[in-house]
Amino acid sequence: LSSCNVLPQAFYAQDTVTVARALLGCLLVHDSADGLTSGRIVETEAYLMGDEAAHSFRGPTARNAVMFGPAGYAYVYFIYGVHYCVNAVTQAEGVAEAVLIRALEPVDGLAIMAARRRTDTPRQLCSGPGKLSQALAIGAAQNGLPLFDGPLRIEAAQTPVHADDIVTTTRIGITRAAELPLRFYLRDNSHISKR
DNA sequence: CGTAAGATGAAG
DNA sequence: TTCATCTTACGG
Repeated sequence: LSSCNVLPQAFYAQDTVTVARALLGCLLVHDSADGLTSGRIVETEAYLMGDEAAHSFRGPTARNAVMFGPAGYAYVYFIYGVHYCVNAVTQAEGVAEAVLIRALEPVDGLAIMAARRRTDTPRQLCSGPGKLSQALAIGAAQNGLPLFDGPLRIEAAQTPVHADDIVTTTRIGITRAAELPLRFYLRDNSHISKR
């Protein structure tokens, strides 16, 4: 049964860079009314306390409230008037850090994803934070959902990812704290987002 | 209130 | 390179 592979809440309550790296290879699943879609996480970014690029940098607001809560919940936000992006909240309650899930390698429900994304090209389905949210139907209704239980969840990697296969770079699309090495992706994977 | 910028994507 | 599209956050 796949649900016995779900990562426990305690997994998220640790160092955010550790979680960002450990999420690579894991499966993001959304069991929605339209059917089940999932993909292997191949790219992540860490957003930390004291990090000017983090939504939590200027303190709690209505939008970023989930980031200040306990670990293991989905922080979903709307950006550029068009797209949603999904994060996993990490660390202890009050420590507003999170991991942005930036790209997936599609695994289950490719036909559903193709219909939602209006393209059949596998590489176009989940190769970016806005794309994968659309492909898995993750939106405002999913903000605050637990990732360790329920329809939106993350399951452990089928095969372990070796540290040598993780590439570290600077984050994409930010202007402040742009020099920090907080983006992680699986080497040579064809589903990575582009700059 | 007014408004500028934003953890993006697609088209030209 | 430009634009779609709109919420949030911050200043007046």
